[in-house]
Amino acid sequence: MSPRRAAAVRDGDRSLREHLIATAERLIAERGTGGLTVREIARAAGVADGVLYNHFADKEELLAYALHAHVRAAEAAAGGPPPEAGSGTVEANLRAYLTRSVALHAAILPAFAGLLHQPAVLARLADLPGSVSGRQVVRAALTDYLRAEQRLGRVARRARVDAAVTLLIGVSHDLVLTHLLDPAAPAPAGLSERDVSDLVATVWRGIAPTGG
Amino acid sequence: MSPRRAAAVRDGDRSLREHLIATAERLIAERGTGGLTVREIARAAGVADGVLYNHFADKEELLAYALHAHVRAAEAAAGGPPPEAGSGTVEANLRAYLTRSVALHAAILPAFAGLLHQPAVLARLADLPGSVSGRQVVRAALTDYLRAEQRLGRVARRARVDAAVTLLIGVSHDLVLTHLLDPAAPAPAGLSERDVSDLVATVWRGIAPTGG
DNA sequence: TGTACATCAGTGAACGCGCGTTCACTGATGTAC
DNA sequence: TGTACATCAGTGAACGCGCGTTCACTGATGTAC
Repeated sequence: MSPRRAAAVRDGDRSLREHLIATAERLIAERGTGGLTVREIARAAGVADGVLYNHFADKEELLAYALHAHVRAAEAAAGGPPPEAGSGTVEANLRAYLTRSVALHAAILPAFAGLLHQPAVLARLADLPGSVSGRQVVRAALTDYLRAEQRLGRVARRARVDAAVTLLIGVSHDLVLTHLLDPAAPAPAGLSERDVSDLVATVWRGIAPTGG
Repeated sequence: MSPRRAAAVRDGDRSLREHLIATAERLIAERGTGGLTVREIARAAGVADGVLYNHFADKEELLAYALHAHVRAAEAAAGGPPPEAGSGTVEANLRAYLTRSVALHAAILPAFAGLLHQPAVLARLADLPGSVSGRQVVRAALTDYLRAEQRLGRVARRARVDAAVTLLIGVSHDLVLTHLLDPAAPAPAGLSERDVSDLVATVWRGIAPTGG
């Protein structure tokens, strides 16, 4: 009861299902989901066109799993654990959060951009066990961090934490979208330390304790 | 030398070319560019499928003109002229700019989202005479405004104007994208006055003159 | 003024193509004897 | 141990569909006489 395996996975311990998800994930990372076809995925995976239907209900299900893996990988690639409240200075910590956020959005947004008018895939992604959007994770982490600093007295009690978070996350969207809409514009990865400092300094002045 | 006109424009003074652009513009405003077909446009316009090729080189050219019109209309709908430097208070003026920016992005971004992996249409749009991206217009206007206030001494000389502009424009991207990716999230139009106040107050504290 | 003809924008069926998906067939492996 | 058979994941040609685009034809209008 062990029929032949596909040539592409014959020498590994990875199932064909995992191989297909990993291949789709790589293609999504390289070029986003826009215009990605099942033939392209199959050819890149080195398997027959139709075999994916032995492992997934349809293309959308495969894409949902691949997107899930891509988001997870992007989170891991964004670096180690974010700064903890109370450590270093708040301003330096915010710079670290902003840098991480930009990197994460640069990896994730192009992948989601091709699905904006295919809500079915996004819905399937949301239904995956342990699913996360990546964006929500960043927002929640930054909000938790600033609230903790607020409790420590390192952020003004009257500061609008939600507003500050929206401003900082918005920067990531701005940079990535601008580059997507006009490839001649600077890439998000090209955000200089000077730019990060200026952005964070402006927000920091808006939420720092009075006289701090 | 006046062959028959299409039934759809027989009783108006609008050319078929203008009628097609206006129809495509309306469809883009209603549902964005994603999945929009030439048959859908022709049916909505009440003309034959093939007639658009008498007036445009191809679908992309029609879409470029329709997008151009859509951006222009969105700019017009965003309201009258923005506040001038020196009038009212800077904070109130920034609230007006932010509200306009969110409205404009809510109208424009869904239209562009469907074209992110079709750079050819975006390139054609950029080649149109008098073309504007809408986004650049908002950014330039806000930057000019803040620099003018800075010269008037109503914004700190050391304030990072470019950073403040990126923060405020980024908010629009954040709101619109979040809603596009998760229709259950609040619509950009639902941004409350309280939210606007909090966001602007945070940025304003970051760029206000010392002791102002 | 009336009639035959030329013009050409508009029409819509049809084309070629690429897509997601299906399914009759292949062949490597495990089992029966 | 050796041979015939059953299993079923993998294969890839083929299907149906919708897309952008084409082109032979239509018919309302202007012109010639």
